[in-house]
Amino acid sequence: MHDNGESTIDAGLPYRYTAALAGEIEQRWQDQWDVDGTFESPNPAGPLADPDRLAQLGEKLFVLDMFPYPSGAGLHVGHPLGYIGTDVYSRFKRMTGHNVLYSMGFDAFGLPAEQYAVQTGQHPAITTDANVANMRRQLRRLGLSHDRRRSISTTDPEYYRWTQWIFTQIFNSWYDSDLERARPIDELVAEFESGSRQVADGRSWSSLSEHERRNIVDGHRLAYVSEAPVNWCPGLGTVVANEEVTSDGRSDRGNFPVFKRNMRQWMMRITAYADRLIDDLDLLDWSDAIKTMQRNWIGRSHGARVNFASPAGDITVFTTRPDTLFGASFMVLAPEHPLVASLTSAEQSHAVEEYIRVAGLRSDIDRQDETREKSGVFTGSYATNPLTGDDIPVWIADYVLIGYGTGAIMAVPCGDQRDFDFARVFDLPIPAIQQPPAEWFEGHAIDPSLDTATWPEAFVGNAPYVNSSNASLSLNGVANVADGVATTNAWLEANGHGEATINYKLRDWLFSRQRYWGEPFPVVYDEHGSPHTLPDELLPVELPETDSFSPRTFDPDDEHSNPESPLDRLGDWVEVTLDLGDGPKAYRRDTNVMPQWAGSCWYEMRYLDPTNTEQFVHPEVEQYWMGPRTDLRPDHPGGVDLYVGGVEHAVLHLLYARFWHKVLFDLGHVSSKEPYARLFNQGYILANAFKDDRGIYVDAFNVEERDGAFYFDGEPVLREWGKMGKSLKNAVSPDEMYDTYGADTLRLYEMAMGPLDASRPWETRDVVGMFRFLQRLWRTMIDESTGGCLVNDDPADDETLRLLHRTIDVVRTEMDALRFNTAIAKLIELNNHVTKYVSSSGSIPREIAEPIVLMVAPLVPHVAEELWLRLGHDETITYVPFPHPNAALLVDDEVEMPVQIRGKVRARVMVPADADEALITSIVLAHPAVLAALEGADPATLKKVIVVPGRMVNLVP
RNA sequence: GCGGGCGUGGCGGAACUGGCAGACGCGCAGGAUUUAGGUUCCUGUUCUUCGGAGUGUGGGUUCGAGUCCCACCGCCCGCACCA
Repeated sequence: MHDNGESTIDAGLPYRYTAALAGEIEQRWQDQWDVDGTFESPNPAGPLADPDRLAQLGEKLFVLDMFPYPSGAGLHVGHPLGYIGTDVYSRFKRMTGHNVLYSMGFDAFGLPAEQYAVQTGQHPAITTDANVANMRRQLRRLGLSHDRRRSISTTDPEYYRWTQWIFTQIFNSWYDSDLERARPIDELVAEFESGSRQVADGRSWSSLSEHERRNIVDGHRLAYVSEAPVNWCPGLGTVVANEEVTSDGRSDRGNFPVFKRNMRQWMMRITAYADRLIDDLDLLDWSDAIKTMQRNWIGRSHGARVNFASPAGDITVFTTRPDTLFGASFMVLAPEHPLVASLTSAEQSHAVEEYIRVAGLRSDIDRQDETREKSGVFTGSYATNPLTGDDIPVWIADYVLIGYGTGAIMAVPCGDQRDFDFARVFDLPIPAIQQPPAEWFEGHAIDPSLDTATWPEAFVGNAPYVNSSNASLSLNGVANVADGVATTNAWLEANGHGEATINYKLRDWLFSRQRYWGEPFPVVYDEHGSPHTLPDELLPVELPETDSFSPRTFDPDDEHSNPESPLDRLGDWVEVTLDLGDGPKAYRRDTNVMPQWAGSCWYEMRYLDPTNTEQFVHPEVEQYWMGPRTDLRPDHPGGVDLYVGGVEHAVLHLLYARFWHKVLFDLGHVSSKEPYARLFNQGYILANAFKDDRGIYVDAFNVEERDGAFYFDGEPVLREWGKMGKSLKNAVSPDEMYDTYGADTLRLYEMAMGPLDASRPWETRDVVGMFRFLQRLWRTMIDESTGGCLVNDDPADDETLRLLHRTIDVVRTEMDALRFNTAIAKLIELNNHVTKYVSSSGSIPREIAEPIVLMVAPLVPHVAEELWLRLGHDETITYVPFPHPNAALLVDDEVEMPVQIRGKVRARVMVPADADEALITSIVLAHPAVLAALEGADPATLKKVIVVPGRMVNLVP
């Protein structure tokens, strides 16, 4: 272990910046900040209102970290990377005149907390509280400038009261697709009653029973109960959302198998918002990568729905290429398609049943293996191609998915590779309907021909149509797909065979979980089984106390097990008598809990007004912190000014939270239409992990390196990269860093090791570099043997002053752009210069020392506060204005210009900084070093002289 | 397969709209302090046969390319029979 110069104290330097001194300074200032409430930011209204203070501060800025989950293992040094970034930024912005809202709460409900509780036998409330307390301690020790009054936990009934309230708002709303927004459900009922809106099946509203009306209304709600295929995960004992299932058909948490099952569950009608969730991405300052992920997940595709007549009734397909209908030579249904049974002929029934049975056995990952040869079975029935009038065979095959589109396709083998492959395997006809260009044939080394038997693959793209006409429609001669699609769609609609439509991959959000540790639903069921939300005054519905919080889990592969919610067992809690307006009646509580994502769908707004007992957030407060910044740009959607977090929530939290926010916006509860205006994806801290020859991870801290190879206990081990964590046995705790160097050094190292958005490997041995920097910084201002301050009021020399102001200029720019690594490099350079100055003169001019302390303050706030104090100030450095560069000192009289000959630097010449091209040319061409470099070539006969003032000169002889 | 990103010293990484490649830090080497080691400080540190060469490879545009264009190789991420 390091001893950090403990002996240097013995050697007579009691005031050196050591880990011990750093620790003392840091904890003293952390206490002081708490006592003074240094980071408390004022609101314009509500319980935290302080209009006077607000008026003193400048423009508002809301900086947010992604809601952390309080893990039982405590933090490792990888966790706070983003937090340090937001803290440095927040502190910088306070010094540049902003009212910064910066806090942190805990997303403490959820599966891991419950699993941890089950493991330890402790109630999740107890373990969660302990974990939150430990995390608060570790974060406080980092010196994060959070407004502690605004810290929240999703598990606090005062918080989830509002989560439940928002649920009731969503439940009591419907989506008006004409107005393209959510509206209160009462307005829908009123429209039905007045007759301005018709019931879908044409019956009159007044003829319906109360129960029938109720079902119709419930079918419009944005939160609704439905019997639908869901993801059942026996290993977790709960259902999970589509977004929580990995591409290999397993659960995101725990990696258990997930099975598709029909079950009655709560759903959120996120699909109603599909278009706005895609379109409003354009308003967001997010990375293209994340936007693309959301677009892909929502999966909007434009096409047509087409009906094919069959003996079992119309088979509806979705296609993005209605223009290729003339080439549809067969149809394929998913094995699970509801019409399969009635389409199957007697002769084919055995084969079809067998195929369905085998397809059902196959796992999703198996079915998705593209390299597998196409399989399928003929049903024995034929459908009619509405354009050609031909009877075409109907097959079933597992390459058609029941969950996408209509679960049925028209197969156009000449224009779709999958259909082409299928047709080849089963020897089905492949009529050509486009004339591929000559290059396509050349590319495949075949002669141009419409005989598809010669084609190696389907042709996809723009090309003139052939064989594409009937009595009333002809595409022949049309040369591009867009025109073909438009013409065909018009024909389909005019002739009643289909219509243009938009299809989405996005499904509604499965919202209930059969667990204990989550928000209870504020819902009871009446004697008909209809759900009712509880009125506001009955919120929160508190999670009932119980010792049997453990959910029933099953053999992970037991597909036919059934979920059992822990709350189901609490009969006294479930059966309840309430007066919901019709007098006291018996109701049954909903025994599901909400998914972990519920609490994080709106938490940023509770930071704004955490103690408001009347509203989830005061409208004026929301408007102040999150309202649209139309002063910045006219289409600004509002929301958090800077949101920092990892990419892993691209289609989970970030999609759900946008959806909830839009509902709240539609209902008039918030002024912003998006929750997060700007998103910054931080990288991860990676660490070496080592595996022995059994493939088991070994303690990374006891691995020795010899000659480029690695050994554990004398045995060779293999090195690999991984995210830091307990499972890889490579986690470094921040506590170790606090003890060895102090929090300021840790902060500085994490910010200096690379750009914030890049992942980078942790190297404990590199940390010392930043510690040395702080030690040198301290030494330039504090006498290490006496503790005296070395600052004097003499003027600084010109060189140092110029370097200082160039540094200020760069550091301001870099910090504003979150490029802390380069800001730190400039500060080190400046300090290295000052160090030499101080070691020769024994003192430092105040006009140099103070700006340096101010510039490092956002990065290393504790040592900066301490130096600021020792420089004679008695106010916190937090709100002292960040230095401005003196423009006059940024320009030099003379600059060195490189002189290139044919692009290679051959000489350097000093020229006046404001010299124009002609002057530079004359100086350069007369300079002896240049003449020497020209090796006798005559300056007057140069082919080319390029002069970029202030940059370089390039000569071409 | 489709989409996106990235390849710079022994290592992490700098290099603004094309204009001095390798800032800053680690490590390493030498030196100072020290009984010694460690700590701390100072100097040096891309490679080199000392001519030069050099930003994954090959080509191109340009007076000039890490930066722009084309092809390829490698790594990472997302999606994946999405009709």
